[in-house]
Amino acid sequence: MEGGTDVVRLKDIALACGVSASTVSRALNGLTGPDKKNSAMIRQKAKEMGYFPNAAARTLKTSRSHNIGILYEDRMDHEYFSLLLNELRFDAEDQGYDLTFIRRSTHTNEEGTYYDRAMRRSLDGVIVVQADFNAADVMRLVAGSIPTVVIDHAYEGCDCVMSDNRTGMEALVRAAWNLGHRRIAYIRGEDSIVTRERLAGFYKQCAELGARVPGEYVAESHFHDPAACGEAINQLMDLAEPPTCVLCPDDFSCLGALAALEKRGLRAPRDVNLAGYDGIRMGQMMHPRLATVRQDAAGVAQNAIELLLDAIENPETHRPRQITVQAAMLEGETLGPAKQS
Amino acid sequence: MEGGTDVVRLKDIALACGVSASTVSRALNGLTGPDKKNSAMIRQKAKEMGYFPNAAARTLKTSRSHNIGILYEDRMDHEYFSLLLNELRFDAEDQGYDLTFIRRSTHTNEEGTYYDRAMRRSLDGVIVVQADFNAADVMRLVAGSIPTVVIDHAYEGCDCVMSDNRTGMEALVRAAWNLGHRRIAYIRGEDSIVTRERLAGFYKQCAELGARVPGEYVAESHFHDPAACGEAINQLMDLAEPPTCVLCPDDFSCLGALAALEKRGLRAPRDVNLAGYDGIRMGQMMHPRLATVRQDAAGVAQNAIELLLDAIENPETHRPRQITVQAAMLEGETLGPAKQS
DNA sequence: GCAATTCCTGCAATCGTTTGCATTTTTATT
DNA sequence: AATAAAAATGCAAACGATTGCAGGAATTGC
Repeated sequence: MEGGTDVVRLKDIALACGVSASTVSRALNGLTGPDKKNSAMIRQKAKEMGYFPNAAARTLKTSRSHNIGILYEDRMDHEYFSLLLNELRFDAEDQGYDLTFIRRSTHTNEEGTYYDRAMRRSLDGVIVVQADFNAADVMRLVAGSIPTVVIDHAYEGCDCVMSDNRTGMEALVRAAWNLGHRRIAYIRGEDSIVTRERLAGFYKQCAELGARVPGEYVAESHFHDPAACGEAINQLMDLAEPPTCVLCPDDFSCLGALAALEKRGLRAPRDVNLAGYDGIRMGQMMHPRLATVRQDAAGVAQNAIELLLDAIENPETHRPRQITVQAAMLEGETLGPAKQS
Repeated sequence: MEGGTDVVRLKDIALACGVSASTVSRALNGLTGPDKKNSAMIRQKAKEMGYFPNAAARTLKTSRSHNIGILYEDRMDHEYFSLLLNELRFDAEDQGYDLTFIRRSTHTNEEGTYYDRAMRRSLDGVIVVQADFNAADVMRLVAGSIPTVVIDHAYEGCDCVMSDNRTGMEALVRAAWNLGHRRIAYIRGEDSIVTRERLAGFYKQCAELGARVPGEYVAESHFHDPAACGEAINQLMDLAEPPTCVLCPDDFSCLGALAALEKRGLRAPRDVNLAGYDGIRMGQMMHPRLATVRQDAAGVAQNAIELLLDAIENPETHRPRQITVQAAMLEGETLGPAKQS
């Protein structure tokens, strides 16, 4: 019943076809083609016998693994990243590459840096999805000889793909303003390029519209930390002149803000208006529906893979690029017209 | 500045130490030890020179890759699976294994079956996280010579880890009953072992408690499909004797049910009571808080990795096992006391 | 101090491919 | 039909590790 458990090697086909292993190799790889009909015969035979080239041997010889490394340090408990990873995987697989996680650092750094680990596995390229961008380990990787694309961070002279955080944020501010809000606050995530871009967009749009932004209206918090966001919004609401609209670091945190408000008897959008960021599905299903900016995970992933494959396959002509992917604002019930005050 | 971009090979160390490559190999792998101080010297030198063994060469020779394959056919847009993957990854990495996704099937099946792909990459083992368990491709993989652990499905004679869906479901039914509910309905997901287990738990517990279950009280829907779940609950509520408590396929779907109810002016738990399944964080943050069963993703992952590693490292003594991991019911506001009717 | 034993080490083959070079076969040219 | 050119093939050497086997050094026992 079992279809022969032993693996078929190149030389098995060679034997079966009465030619040498090199001929089989050439026929299969179709470079300097052996004679058409012979080549077809060999291919046919290989298929029949269920031959698949041994990846390790091929990698050893060619130093190409058709394997892309993913650097992702944290646990991935976040819908945006989860989507991103999916898209990366599907896109990479469509192009004939597999995805392997780069083992994260351990206390005893016996295994060397990320770069060492990537080299050891002969990874053709690496996508840095989430990491401590200032760590020496990560910078070594980016500086190394393996093609690398970084997502949502910008290194000088390195391929990067970012979601357009600046204009996303501007859209939120504009939407709030158009709904009559004049006291708009922003709870920012921890420092990062993403946060800075959003902050820049926030200030810029406020300035253009002439919205006054007291220092206390920009609060510090963390990404994906509902409790912290809840605290932050509490402080905002305790101000002498509390904001009428609060922009949260992300959708998930925004739920923490909602919960905190509820605890003090406040509701959105009745008492205060809210917006998140990311566009997670849950936010669009709840009531009130979350106003937010949907990040285009598929677009980011697609660009990242495109860049990386170009860097891998055309190392001569490839020039590092920094690509920005548009995000779209989603209106929602949490952000409604400002009440007259 | 760059620390020498060329890779260090075994023979470079051999050269630097004035010994042969085989001696270096033995010193580093520490099997049949070369003389202590020599060995220490070699190790020291290897570290200095930044040596890391080439995975492809080692794999080719030993046919061990220290790489575990993940079979995951769908997009992973579901918190439970996302958690599971995280945990699998961390556990595997802690044991010195990397995780690689097995490329999914394409229309043109040029690349052979999953089994072929796993063989080609010399994967040491495979974890089937999510797949069409009845597909020939998957069954071939499980039947093949690569150690395999399947999650949330049971194959005869294969290592499996399942969340305890039966008792989880029983707990929900019991909770509802204890709150006074007598008309309990269940919206089931598509057919699978998971669904069957839950269904069995549902019927069993209802029977034990003496709750009557009209045929229409078990509705069909799909996992993670809020719209479908919304439709299903609409039909339930249209019954002459609508249920007072509805158990949904999962938390995410349950939100669809909530939305559908809202559309007809009904609220939980005021008008009808609801419970989900999974224990996603979002469900615990919303209002009303979701009653549900939290699946122990970490526990499932840990058991899966343990089983797999045993199968890999002790192929002689390993015997396939089927492990069930307990799940814990979480009370929530969507499931409250039954009103007098 | 010599033989027997143990321990260390190096040689060389091997894993399954790819690929430069040399050789043979085929095709084209006159 | 003889020769030149082109095409197809095979040989053998890599790629970078591991490992059986055998020779050499060190250790032990008497």
